[in-house]
Amino acid sequence: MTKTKKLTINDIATKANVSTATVSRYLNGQLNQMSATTASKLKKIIKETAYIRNSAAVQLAKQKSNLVAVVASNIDEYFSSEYFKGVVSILSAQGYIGVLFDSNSDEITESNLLESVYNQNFAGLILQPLSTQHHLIDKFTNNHIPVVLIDRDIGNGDISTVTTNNFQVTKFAMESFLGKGFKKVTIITEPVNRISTRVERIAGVRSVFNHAQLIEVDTDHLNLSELSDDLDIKNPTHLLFVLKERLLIQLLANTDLLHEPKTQQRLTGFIDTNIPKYLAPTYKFIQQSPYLMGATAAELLMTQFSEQQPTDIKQIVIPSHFE
Amino acid sequence: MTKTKKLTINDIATKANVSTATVSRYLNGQLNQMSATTASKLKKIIKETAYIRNSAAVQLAKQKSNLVAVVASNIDEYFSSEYFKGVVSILSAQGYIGVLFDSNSDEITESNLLESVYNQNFAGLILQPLSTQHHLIDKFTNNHIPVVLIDRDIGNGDISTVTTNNFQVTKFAMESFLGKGFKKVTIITEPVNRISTRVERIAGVRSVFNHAQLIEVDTDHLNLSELSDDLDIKNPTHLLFVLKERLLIQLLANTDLLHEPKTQQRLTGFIDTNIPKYLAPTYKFIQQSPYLMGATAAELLMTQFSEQQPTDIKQIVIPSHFE
DNA sequence: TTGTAAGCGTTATCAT
DNA sequence: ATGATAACGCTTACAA
Repeated sequence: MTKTKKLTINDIATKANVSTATVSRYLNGQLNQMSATTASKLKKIIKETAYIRNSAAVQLAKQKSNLVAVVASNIDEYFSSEYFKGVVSILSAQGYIGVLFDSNSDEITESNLLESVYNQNFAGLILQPLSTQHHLIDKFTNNHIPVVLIDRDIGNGDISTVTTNNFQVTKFAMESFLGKGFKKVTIITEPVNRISTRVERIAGVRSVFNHAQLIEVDTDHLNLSELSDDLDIKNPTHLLFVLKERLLIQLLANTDLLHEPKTQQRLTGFIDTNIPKYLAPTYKFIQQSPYLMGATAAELLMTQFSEQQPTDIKQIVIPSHFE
Repeated sequence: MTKTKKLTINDIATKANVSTATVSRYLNGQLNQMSATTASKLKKIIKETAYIRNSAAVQLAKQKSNLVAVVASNIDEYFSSEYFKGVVSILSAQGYIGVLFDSNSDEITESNLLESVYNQNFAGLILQPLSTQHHLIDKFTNNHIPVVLIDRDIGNGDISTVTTNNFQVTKFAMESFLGKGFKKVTIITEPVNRISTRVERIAGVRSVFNHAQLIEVDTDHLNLSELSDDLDIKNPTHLLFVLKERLLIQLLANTDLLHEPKTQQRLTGFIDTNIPKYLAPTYKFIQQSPYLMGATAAELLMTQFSEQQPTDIKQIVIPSHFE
């Protein structure tokens, strides 16, 4: 309950009988620029007084912020929180702080959020884009704020991107089902819009089953009975391919669908958690590596911090697995 | 592609032929302290130049940060991301930024995180505590950094807290099952330790079924067959009460358990998402209101910001519902 | 190895 | 209604 008045670097300097410059050097790890005795004296005093720097002052003097904005398209998805953890793991090791924002699957919200993020002096931006509008991002890049896109591409070669092999892994899975005798595929997804991940996955399906039909639904208002005609459950050579885990779980929960044929998997898709595995332990699904994707995006961002020239743009693909 | 050199308040002042003081007043909304013409001139110039304040300088001058740390016990839980959204909804309306940290269900991590958060000059802390150690928090309160606990209590009356009615709602649910003829209850949970939510829920069960047995398991390594003796499925008057959604889903996925009796619900617990509802549409579960809890915690924090005296400590309970 | 002092961009007090 | 200017706490040449 010691009443603590805010300590400054000056107080420390006085106590140690050195100048503020020396204290500052110590705080910034320039130990080679001072005697061992000075260093240990400072170490002791700083520990005793529990002094901490005023980070606003540090940032003002150093002319750089240590805040990185991470704008997720929808935090409710486990995918988002998982790649956020990957981002943070890299950032915090370098003294940066990751700040999570949620576009909530809404382009208007995303636009407002980016505007507000821009106004808050962040050092960098990691964005899982909803809109394909380049100009939302231009503001950042024009002002030399590094940007990395994650999960989705917006067809702008000027920006570093971390995605997964949506097309390839889907194609691979489809070939496996083709080999098992499946003749027909129905893709179930939220509205495709121009979301690159969805477009690529659909292309992956159609590269094998070129007449695969597409059903767009709304996760929150899914009505299974309405769909039942399209689902065509009785046909044992008909595969359902679901692009979103929540949707997949709802279908898996329909035990008729899950257990009638018993012998053959007739339902698969992209998953984020192991909940689908609880429901169907023998099934194979497509799993991404969101944590790794986040960590990679953060690393890409860090390299851009250390560069003078805003070059070195990279497009990295983190593979997903069908298993 | 305009090459933008960082604009300062000085540049704006020069362009407008006024002093920096006037610009600063404008930026801070003191419009009554200047002529309408000056104000509109500034408005125009600021818009044209897309000038934004350097927030480090603002914070240094105003002597306050706009960052609030939100330390969740485990981001993987939907509960956490949901209350975080509630927190952010309130904070951002007041110009504060919520920063999410993850203790990852580990007390050591929590302790390190709090230390690091403390060193980063946050304006406030919203904590879902893992440890019941008061001293981790004392550092903050001693330095007049407001703290609000969420979800869990650590038995410290000096700190504002937002929790739910764990005991009451559990008791209510149990009475309902008692009325339906259940004779025996088994509680399935992760290790209780001293986590207040778990303790209270168990007490709620035992206030009705005083001999309810307790099974502590590890979510990640749940082995259903090992448990089967304890689960005692064949007994139609035996209720399973599960404290954690992920665990509940695993049990619900066991279709024998779910569908054998068909007529009567034999499994319930606390849920965070509507996935259990997909799996068992007719079942009743206990649902919390994490978003509201987060928003409430943030409001509590804000009141502490505006106070001089660190009094006005409140313990708020947001009820959960069995339905 | 250490010190001096001029910034960093904004706010807020005191004048006018 | 507006301006001049001293803080705010730290970093970093430049000196010594």
